[in-house]
Amino acid sequence: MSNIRVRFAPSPTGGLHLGGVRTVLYNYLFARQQGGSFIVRVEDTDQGRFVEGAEQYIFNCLKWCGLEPDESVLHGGPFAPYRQSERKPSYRQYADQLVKEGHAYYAFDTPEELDAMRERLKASGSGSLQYDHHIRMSMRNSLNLLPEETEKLIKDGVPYVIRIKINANEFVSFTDMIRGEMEFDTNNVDDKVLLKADGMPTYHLAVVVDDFLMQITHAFRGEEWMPSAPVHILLWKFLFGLDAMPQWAHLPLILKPDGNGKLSKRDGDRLGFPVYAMDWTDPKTGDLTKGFKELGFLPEAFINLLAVLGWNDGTEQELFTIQELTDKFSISRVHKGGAKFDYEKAKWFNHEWIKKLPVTAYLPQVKEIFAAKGINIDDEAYFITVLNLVKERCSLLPDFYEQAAFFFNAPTSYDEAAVKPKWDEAKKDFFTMLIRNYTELEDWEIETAENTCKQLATEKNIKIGELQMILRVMLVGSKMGPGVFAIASAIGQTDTCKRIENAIAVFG
RNA sequence: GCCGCGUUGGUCAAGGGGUUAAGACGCCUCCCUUUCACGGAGGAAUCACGGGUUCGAAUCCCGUACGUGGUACCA
Repeated sequence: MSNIRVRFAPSPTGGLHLGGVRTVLYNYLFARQQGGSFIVRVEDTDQGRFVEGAEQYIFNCLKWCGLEPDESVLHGGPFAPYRQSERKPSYRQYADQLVKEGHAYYAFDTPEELDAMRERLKASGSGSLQYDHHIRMSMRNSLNLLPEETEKLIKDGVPYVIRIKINANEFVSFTDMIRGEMEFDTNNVDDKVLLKADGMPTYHLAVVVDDFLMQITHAFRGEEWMPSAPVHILLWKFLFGLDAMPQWAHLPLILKPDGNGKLSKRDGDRLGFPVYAMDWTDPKTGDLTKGFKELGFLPEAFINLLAVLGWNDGTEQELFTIQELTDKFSISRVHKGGAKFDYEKAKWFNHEWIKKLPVTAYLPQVKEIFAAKGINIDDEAYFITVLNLVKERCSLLPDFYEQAAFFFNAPTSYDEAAVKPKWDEAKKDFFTMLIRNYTELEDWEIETAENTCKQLATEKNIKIGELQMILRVMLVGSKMGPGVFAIASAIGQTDTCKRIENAIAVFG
């Protein structure tokens, strides 16, 4: 194993979003390709946003996707704990070190004071509402207070935060693996809080400290993090040195299909498609949000469609196995621009994977769908032949029920509009005769069923095409499904005859 | 407002100085099948706009527009 180490750092606040899974995927592919390690670190530093069950849910999603971490809360590892709330004691010293070295300071401003400050700035027509070098000398912090005043406030238990001190008139730059050289003017960067009043680190301190402690070599994250990148770079510089810093890659966003903007759960609800990997029930409201898995997506397809949303290998290939992806993936071919999510294409991917995979790969799930509809499968071999017969007309797993239910239940109603115009005494005669002929057959293959029918048609001088359509409706109830004789062969000799008989009775 | 990032067909996208500007999804027409699907054959973009640079620009530069992200003691 190489010493390449990447990490996915979700915050357990709710369902796992498409974009999150894609970030996991890119991390995973990169790690596997480089022979490195894939770590999942839970970023639960905001106690106010903690959601019961969200963490376990995230791991369930990863498992379904087949993107198992090498190290995590669940998988353990040499850098445990992997939950930031449990690492709380380790952050403080770094914040203290920064204060001691003059790169950070104590700030005692209350939320009300901060609001007032922003109001003041807004009123004065200032272009920036940030807590930065412009205004920090007018706030209540250790830069502005006498050392003994600061000490007293701390001793008195007045709540405070530690903020990074960003110097004016400097440039911070780094190379992004996707976007190339990036440069930031520190005049536009604010004095971000590093340690909150409750003693927990903010994301900014925690990522840097943990990425260092966990020896992360490459850090992939969504592009919404780009504006705070200079803070992280500076932290690295102050704390651990730029040489130890991971390489950054800021991934493009996944956008909503209509209009613009970041794709959110709401868009899925509104437009009728899933956004989360798996079903998510909000423990507070009890609201259920449907997931890709439950709607009948195959993990292979889900991974595939996510991989090519913002990346391609430069060829025309669109269908990739996870192995092919790990072989071919390259961060440098990831797009800079966001991509709108297209549910139609997502379904196409699933359709392709349903066709591509052996039906046994998803047979258990389909079986469950049938069971839920009251059809219990006891003959698995038969089920397999049925699934193979209809797989190319199924985009989502539940489609199998619509496409194959008639293999298990004789039709109870018929598309009479299609049959009526063609139904007459001669046809009735024909099918009555057909039952007799079928009953006499010794073997029951597709060919024998077909030849017997055609032979009789020739004898009776009726066009086979018309007959086939009627036979289909007799067996299926409507004009759908695979070849008629394939159906007849599958449902069996006696059942075929019985269904024809029933239909004749209905058609009159 | 300020700062950053982005912009090739409805969507995903290849292409990065000279191409008839690939391919896929979706849509439409046709063939196959007296069903549907699969599979074929075809149809629809001059590359956001405006200036440059150049013999030549979708490709390089500068503006503008639009979009989007950030601007929290959230991640």
